[in-house]
Amino acid sequence: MTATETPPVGRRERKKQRTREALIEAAFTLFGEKGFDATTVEEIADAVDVSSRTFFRYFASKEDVALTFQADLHDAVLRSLAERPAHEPVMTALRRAAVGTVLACERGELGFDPSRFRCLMDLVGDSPTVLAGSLEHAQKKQSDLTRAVAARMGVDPGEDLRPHVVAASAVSAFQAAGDVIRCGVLGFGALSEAVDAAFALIEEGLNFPSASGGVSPPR
Amino acid sequence: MTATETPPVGRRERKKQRTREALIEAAFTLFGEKGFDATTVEEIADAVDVSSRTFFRYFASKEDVALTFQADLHDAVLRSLAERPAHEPVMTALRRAAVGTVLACERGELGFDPSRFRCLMDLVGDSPTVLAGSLEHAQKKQSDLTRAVAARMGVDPGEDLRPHVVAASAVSAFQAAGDVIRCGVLGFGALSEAVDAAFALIEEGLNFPSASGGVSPPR
DNA sequence: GCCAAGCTGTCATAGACTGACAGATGTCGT
DNA sequence: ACGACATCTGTCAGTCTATGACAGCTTGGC
Repeated sequence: MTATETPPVGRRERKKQRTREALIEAAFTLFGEKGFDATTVEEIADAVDVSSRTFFRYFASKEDVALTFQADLHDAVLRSLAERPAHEPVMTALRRAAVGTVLACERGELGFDPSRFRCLMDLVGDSPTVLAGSLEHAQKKQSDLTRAVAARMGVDPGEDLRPHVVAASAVSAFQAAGDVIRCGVLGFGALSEAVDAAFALIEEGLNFPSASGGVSPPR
Repeated sequence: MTATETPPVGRRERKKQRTREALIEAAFTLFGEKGFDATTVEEIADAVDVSSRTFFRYFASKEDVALTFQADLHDAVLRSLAERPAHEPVMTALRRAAVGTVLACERGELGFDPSRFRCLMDLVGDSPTVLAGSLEHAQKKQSDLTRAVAARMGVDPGEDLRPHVVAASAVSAFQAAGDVIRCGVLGFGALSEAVDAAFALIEEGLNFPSASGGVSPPR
């Protein structure tokens, strides 16, 4: 969260919120300077002038502070999905929700900070620890997504395989897009474009032939 | 790998292999008894009568020992994919390679130990740490898969988004299948069946309508 | 049998994370 | 304003994962 203006009632709540935000800010700054692994929890805590014990009262782990942003992003996608018109096929609705959210993120809308977004992408790309945490978190969120998709399809996720596959594929579209951006290849300038293209491919079905055109069978 | 009968040349090599296998065996036993987190590296090492320092000379981390099996499985899928006839569409080839490998695993063929396979699935389901490691490892292997798929399609993974999406979708089929099995729902008795069904759905394209009134699931 | 190379154990260390306790600070009723 | 209470925080002590350094033992080649 970067700017949610829900004024907490008491001074204590406000202070807590400030401390939390300061810790995130300091963490991202240090991660950007020295990298994730080279940054210690103590350094982050010192930068905000709290004890490292206190850090762990705000975040369950060092990864956790890096993934707050990703958590917000996922929530935004879920919220956006709920607002898509009911006549859209599930995969289309998912694609528009995902692309819209990523676009908003890139443009700094909805209270998202684009520079922090970029920093997160670098962290995920550079640090295996953060990558693992990111995937784990995505996996957890995937079950929420499965339920949302099942509800939209009007089926029971306990009896139908399809919502599971749809949710998993949506997540994999994100992964493939991130993959492509990280490799720096192709003409995709922004993540939103790559996400859109990946979703489109999945929607259409992945019936690609092996060894393009009329290649003579070797053997 | 559980039983690869390639006798290493020297006694030293054989001893190393035995130590490694013993560590895996002890680890899986302890994980099964006490769970992943409650088992310490020292306990595993003690069970084989080596120092914990030695443990880390065989495995990079505690997760690593749990994921050796998964690594073997992934390698087997890649090898199986290479052997699929060239006329099969990529996704079909991938599906048959995946299902065939999982089936072999469930039947205890190819040197795979079914009980260890089950233990791994439980570990992944129960311990977030192992889950994160498993996903991270899968992500790494996904880039290998992307290259293999690109080669099979005869395209450059640096210019074409499709192999990335295909590989990511294949991995997501596995995830969805594991998801479904772990939830214990549906009529899928074994992972291989769920994997097959998930691949089939993706191949056909995920064009499902949203909550249309009175449509019943096919099959 | 000897020597170099490779394994292993021991010691020391850093860093992530947790439980327990005491002191500081905010909140609320009166 | 003042005291009772809840909550937050720092300090301390401790566990566990993981790594570097060094010394001693085992193995393989000669």
